[in-house]
Amino acid sequence: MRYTRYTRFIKEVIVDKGGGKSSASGRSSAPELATRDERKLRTRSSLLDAALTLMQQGRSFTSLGLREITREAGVVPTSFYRHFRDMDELGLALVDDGGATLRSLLREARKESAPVSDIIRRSVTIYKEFLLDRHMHFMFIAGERSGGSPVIRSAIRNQVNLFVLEMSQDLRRLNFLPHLSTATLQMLCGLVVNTMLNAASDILDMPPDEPTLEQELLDNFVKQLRLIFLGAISWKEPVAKP
Amino acid sequence: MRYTRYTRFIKEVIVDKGGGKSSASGRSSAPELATRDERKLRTRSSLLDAALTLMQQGRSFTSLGLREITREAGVVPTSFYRHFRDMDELGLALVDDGGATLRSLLREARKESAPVSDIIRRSVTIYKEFLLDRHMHFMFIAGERSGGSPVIRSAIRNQVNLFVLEMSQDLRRLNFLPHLSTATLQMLCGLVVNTMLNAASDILDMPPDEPTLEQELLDNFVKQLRLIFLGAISWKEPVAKP
DNA sequence: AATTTCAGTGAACAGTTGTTGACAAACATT
DNA sequence: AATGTTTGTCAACAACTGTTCACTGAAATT
Repeated sequence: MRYTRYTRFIKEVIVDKGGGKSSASGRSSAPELATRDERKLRTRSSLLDAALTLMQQGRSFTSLGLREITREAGVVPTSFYRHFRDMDELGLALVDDGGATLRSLLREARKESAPVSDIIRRSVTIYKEFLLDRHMHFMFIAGERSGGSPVIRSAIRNQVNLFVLEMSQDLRRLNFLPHLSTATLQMLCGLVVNTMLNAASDILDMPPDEPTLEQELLDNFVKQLRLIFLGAISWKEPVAKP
Repeated sequence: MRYTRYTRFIKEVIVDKGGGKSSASGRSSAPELATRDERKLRTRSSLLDAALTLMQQGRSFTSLGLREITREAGVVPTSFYRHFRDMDELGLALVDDGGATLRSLLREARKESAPVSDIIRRSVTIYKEFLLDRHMHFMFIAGERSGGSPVIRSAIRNQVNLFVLEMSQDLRRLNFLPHLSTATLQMLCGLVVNTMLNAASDILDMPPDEPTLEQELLDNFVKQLRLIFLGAISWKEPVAKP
């Protein structure tokens, strides 16, 4: 048992064993999965993808069944247990992926080195692209944020809080709104993130190919953010009683 | 068939038939359900209550089953169909109830004839009382708002939009923030309502009897609203190009 | 008083669910 | 080359699901 863990660690360190075990079929046409761990990871992520795909079809995660997922993933139900103890554990994996997506959004936003004019509109554009690109993760996060099982709900809440914290630290580092206290800055970021996620729900629920409706939603989103930041600018910290 | 509908209508007009059909048991101890329609309504609402009760125990509506609900309500599964075609229809009934709750919240808020000082804090207090009083409706609305089945999701969206509209009309009538255009006022109300519902999720998810945490959440909620209204005050409508 | 209407019951159905244990074959380790 | 490890499969299970049909008894109508 301990040996196994050790060898897995080795696997992760040695990147390429130099494979090429002579197989009959050609290398390029049939992709020939190399190591065992790789294959395990592959079916694992096909399970995760199956869950997301089903949710994309309108189902909510909480209503998904184990068998349903394995069916969609193209494996036999019992295979599920080789990867997750139960549905909750799969859900938590999805939460982690969603958190990673959020974090990468933040990384992308950091590149945008602040030319202060119309920064909101441009951030929203970035956000929308992200939204459409990883719409399934956002649907999951925004959808189960206050709907799903308690375990998953609180896991999502943690990830979102982390995101809020990181965002507020970013703003501080950029010396954005320097007159705000740390607590107020975090409150602001919480408000912004909630608004973001609500907008995500709205945008992702849209019937496809309705450009005017989409534009309306986006404009509304931008207006809301403008109003929030306008409030942040004229915010006065209450003075502590002497 | 038409007769039936007619007699039902009569039932609703004639308030008291003068009942007192001589029954063995006393009037006060055993409540003796009077008319048939009343009894039907009673089990109907016991089905609705059963759904809400189960959700209170951490389940999400989408994951509830028909049998589960009838079991909780204390009737046999087949009785369900006397009241609802399927779970979606029951869900829609819950949405209606939730909408009524929202509307009554608005009615309550109207009584508070604006002494502008600290109006936000007092509104939040009203809101919190409402939240705790009808916590199950709010859990349902806030939870399934972007989680549940598409039918229910869009029904909730309608109710919430209606609420937003009504709220914006109220503000206009009170001559509150008269420099805002109607569209902006609605945008503002949408933002406020989203913030309200997010706060509802947070507050209702709290572990019970943690007064300091509760106070933190409420303070944060108040701060967010303050910031929003601060933004609304200093909002300048863009001038249309001449 | 006779008749109709109907909310709630009971038994039964076909289908699906989560979970178990034994097994095969590809892989990894010795 | 021999041995152990492990991913995925198969068959089977008890439990539960939504839905059907015929039925009962009391309330409502005639």
